[in-house]
Amino acid sequence: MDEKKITKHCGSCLTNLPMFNSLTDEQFELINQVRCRVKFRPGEVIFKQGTALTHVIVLNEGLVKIYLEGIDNRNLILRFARPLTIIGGPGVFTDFKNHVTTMAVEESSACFIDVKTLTDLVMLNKDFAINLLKWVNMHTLSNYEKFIELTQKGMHGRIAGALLYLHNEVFNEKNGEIIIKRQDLADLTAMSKESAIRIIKELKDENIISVDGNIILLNNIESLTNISLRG
Amino acid sequence: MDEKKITKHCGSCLTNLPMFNSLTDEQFELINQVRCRVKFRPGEVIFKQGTALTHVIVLNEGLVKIYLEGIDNRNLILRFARPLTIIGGPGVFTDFKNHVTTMAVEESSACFIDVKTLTDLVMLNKDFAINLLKWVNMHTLSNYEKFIELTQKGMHGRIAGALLYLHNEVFNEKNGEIIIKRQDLADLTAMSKESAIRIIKELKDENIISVDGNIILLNNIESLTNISLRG
DNA sequence: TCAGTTAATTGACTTTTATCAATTTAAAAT
DNA sequence: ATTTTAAATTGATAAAAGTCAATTAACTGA
Repeated sequence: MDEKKITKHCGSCLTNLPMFNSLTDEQFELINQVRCRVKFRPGEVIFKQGTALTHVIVLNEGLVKIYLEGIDNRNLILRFARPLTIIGGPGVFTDFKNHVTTMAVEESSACFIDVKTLTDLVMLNKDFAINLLKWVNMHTLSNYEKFIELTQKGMHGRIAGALLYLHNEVFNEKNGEIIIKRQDLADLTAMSKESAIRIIKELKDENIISVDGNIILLNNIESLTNISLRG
Repeated sequence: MDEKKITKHCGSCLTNLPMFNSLTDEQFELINQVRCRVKFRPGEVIFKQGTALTHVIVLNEGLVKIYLEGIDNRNLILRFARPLTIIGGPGVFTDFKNHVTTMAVEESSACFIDVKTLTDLVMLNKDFAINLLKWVNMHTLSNYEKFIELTQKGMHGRIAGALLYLHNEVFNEKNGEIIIKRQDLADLTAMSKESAIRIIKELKDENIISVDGNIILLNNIESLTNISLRG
């Protein structure tokens, strides 16, 4: 490795990350020296629930899903993540275990940063500490919304909500396409695959969405919003 | 107020809090000067979801419930809290709004600390920052368990899990009594009050628990554990 | 291209859970 | 003690959601 001199850039990765804005060149160099970039193909596990949490990643390219492995092989997808975000988990600073599984959905690449370095940065840089607290609390906010979504809405509302989430926060593409497997949609909304299929079909029959295999287009966002709100 | 000189103790409150162990006398004094103790009667709201988050509290005495106000006046209880814990919320460091409601269940008292002081302490003391991150992540861990609990277990499993939670983590009393309203039990397990009542009755009929009004005794913890695990 | 595997679909059926309405009981206030 | 109010209970019913089994379609690797 003769890139020890590279500062504030490695590919398009770390510099663009708001989280790291507060770091000095010297502090940034700490990350730069330990980081280690790896590629993953769709379906490959990046972090496995239950294993030791030794690193966090900054996702560079691709798309990953972050999910809880629950009872009887049922999964609950907490969220999808796109570049450029830090992906760690609540094991950081606590028991240093992975409490979620992170899996590549599209071909992805990520830089690994060991938690020791992350801890050092929190100790060295007050603003980074606050940013990290902010980051964690923002996720807690999302989790709170998800609690209501999953426990107080019927299946139609949950699917509508999930589609809007995917459209607005995961697949921000010009063509508006969402690409997702039925099972993932079920895991995202805590229902059976068959139920997810049936509701997708209903929405398609009502022309609220268009479906072509795993590609979904939202034709009527207003209607979906209403369904999502009604529950 | 002529208690500016009091350091490291105010009642039994702040010194006993592991979170504050890392503070220097000087830093502790910052809290001590701004804190402000208030009593609450059962049913009184301490923080109301939707309002500005200007303070966090350290609970001194009593019992509070922390819940999300969801759809159609339905609440979801996230957790109960006993002394001596900090109660804030994910609005700290983000949008500084309350995203949960905190209500006294028993007569309670709490010291208010403004978020500015809390922020100063994070900036002043690295260990306090790490402790706070740890605290927040521990709650995320609990939330993850709750996701599985609520989305992958049937009503019997949820009630059993809730009773074990109340027994082990909320009412650690020698007599083993749990005191809770049916509605709160329903709000804790995301089901209707009627369903909660029916399951409590079943458990009573099978002698797994004893019930006298709002007082519940766990007669067979092993059995409850099995029910909780089975889902 | 073809076999082999995985994902998606569908219908029938069962189970789970909520809702509604009517009482009954318990708790608080005067 | 008595009125008033809130909480708990019960049964009947409907709605929601899962399961199972059988196909069909789509995708993958020789």
